[in-house]
Amino acid sequence: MTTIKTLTRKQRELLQREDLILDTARNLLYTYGYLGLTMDKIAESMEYSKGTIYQHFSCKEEVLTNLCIRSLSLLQELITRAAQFDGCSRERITAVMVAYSLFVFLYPTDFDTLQMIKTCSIRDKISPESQQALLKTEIQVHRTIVEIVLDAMAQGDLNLRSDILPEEVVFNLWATAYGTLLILTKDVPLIQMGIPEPYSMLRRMANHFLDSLHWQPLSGKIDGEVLYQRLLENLFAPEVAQLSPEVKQRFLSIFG
Amino acid sequence: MTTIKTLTRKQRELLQREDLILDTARNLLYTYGYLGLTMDKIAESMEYSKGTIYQHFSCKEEVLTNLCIRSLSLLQELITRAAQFDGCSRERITAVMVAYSLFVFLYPTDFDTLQMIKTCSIRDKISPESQQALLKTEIQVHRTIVEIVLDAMAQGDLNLRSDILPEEVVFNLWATAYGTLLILTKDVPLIQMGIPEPYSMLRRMANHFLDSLHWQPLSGKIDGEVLYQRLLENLFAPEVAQLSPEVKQRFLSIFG
DNA sequence: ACCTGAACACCGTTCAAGT
DNA sequence: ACCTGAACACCGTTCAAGT
Repeated sequence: MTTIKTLTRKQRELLQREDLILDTARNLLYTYGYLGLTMDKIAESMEYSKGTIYQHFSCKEEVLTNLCIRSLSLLQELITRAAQFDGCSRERITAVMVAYSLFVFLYPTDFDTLQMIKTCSIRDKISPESQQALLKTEIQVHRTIVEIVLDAMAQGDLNLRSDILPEEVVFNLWATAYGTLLILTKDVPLIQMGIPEPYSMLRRMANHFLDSLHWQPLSGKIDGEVLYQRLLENLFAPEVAQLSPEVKQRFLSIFG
Repeated sequence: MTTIKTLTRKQRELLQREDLILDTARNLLYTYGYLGLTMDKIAESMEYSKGTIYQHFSCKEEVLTNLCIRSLSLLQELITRAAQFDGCSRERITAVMVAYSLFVFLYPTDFDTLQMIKTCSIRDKISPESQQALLKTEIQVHRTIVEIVLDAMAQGDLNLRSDILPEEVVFNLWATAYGTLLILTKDVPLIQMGIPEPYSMLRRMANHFLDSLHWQPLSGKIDGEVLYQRLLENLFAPEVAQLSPEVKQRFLSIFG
C-alpha cells in the first residue's frame, strides 16, 4: 500500500502519463470507434507528441490491451463487491451476474475492445507480459466467483452432483452471460426472432440453471424485486447513477 | 434453380470474380490474419488490379462482411442437414449443436472475422443491404432450430413450462454455445482455472439444460457414443474429414 | 465499357535533432 | 535524459488514362 511512496517523482509522473494516454484513448474510442482511433489523435488530444506514446507502449494494439487490462480491474472490483454482498449464497451469485451485466452496460466500448484484442491476428502483436496481465485478472475474477460456490456448498445451500465441479458451474454462468451479453449488445433483432423480452433472458437463464442445480433458495422462494432493489439502489448505486437514462432503462429491464 | 441460365455470360463472370475475391481474401486472412490482410495482397494474389476489387465491394470491411455472409450460408447448410437427421427430436437438437461446433472448428478464421465485423465501429462502414443479408441468414438458422423444438413438443418429447417459449430455448442454446466456443477458441487457460476437460463443457452444458427441460429421452437414456458416431462418421463425415489431425482431435473431444 | 496502376491522403512507427 | 516532429513505409481509396 505504501509502494507509492517508494516511487520517485519521475516514476509517478510516468504512471500518471500512462493513465492519461489510456484515458485519452478510451475517450477517442468511445467517440470515433476502433477504426477512427489513431495515434495522431491520441497525441494531439493529450498534447504530447506521438513519440512519447511509444515510450509507454510499443504499438497501437498494446495501448488497446492495456486499456482492457485497466477495465478488467474495474470488473474485478465490481465482482469482489458483489461477492461480499451481505446475503445468502444464492443472493451473492445473483449479485455477481448483476455486476457483470453492469460492467458491460457501463463500459460498452471496453467490452467491445476486449473482443477486438482477443482476435487471433491482433493477439500476436501483443507482448507476452500484457497477455499475461490480461489473463491474470480473468483468473482472479473466476476464483472470486468459485469461492461463492464453495461457500454455498459449505453452508448446505448447494449439493453438487459428483460429476459437476464448482469451477464448471462458474464456467457455465460465465459462458451463458458472455454469450448473451454479446448477442444483446450486437443488436440482433431478437424481438423479430420471437424473443419478446431479450433483456430478461440473462436473468431467467441464470435462474433456470441455478434452480436446476437446486441451489437454495430457489428463485421462486426469493423476492426478486426486493433483492434487485437492494443491489441496484444500494450495492451498485454509484455505478447505476453513471448510466445514461436510456442505457439505464435497458439495464434495469434485465432485472425487471 | 434455372436463374443461372437467365444471366448473361458477363453477369456470370462477375459473380465468379466476386467469389474469387472472397476466396482470395479468405486464404490471406487465414495466413496473415486481419491486420495482415490488405487490398494490395488480394489484388496481387488474384492477379487483378485493386481498382477491380472496388467495382465489387465499396471498402475492405464490405469484403469481410460478404465473406461472413458466405460462411453463414455454409453454417445454414450444416444446421439444415442436422435438423433433417433421421432420429428423435432430442437427437436432432444434439445434431444441431454438433453442426455449430463443427462450423467453428472448420472455419475458425471466419468465426473470428464474424466477431470482428460485428464490432460497433466497423458496422457503420457496412451498407444496410449487407447487414440485412447477414441478419437474414442468422434468422433463418434460428428458425430452423425452433422448428425442432416445435416438433419435439408436437411429438410429446418436450412439455415446455408455459413461461418458456420455444424461441427462448433456442436462444439459450445459442448463447451457451456461442459463449463457450468463443472462450474455447481464445485459448483461456481453462485447465489451470480448474476445468479439467474444457472441450467437453459444451456437450455437458447443453445436455444439462435439455435434461432440465425434461426433453425426452434424457441424456442418460441415449447411447451418446453411438449417436456421436452416427453424426460424425455419417452425417458430417465429409466435413470431419476436412479437419486437420490436431483440430480433429480437439473437435472430437467435445463429444468424446 | 471495363480495367489499370499511378497518385493521394492518411496512419503506424522510427529516429535524428533539439532542449 | 527526455521529448519532438519530420521522415518513411505502407495501406485504403480514387480516378485519369489506356485498351
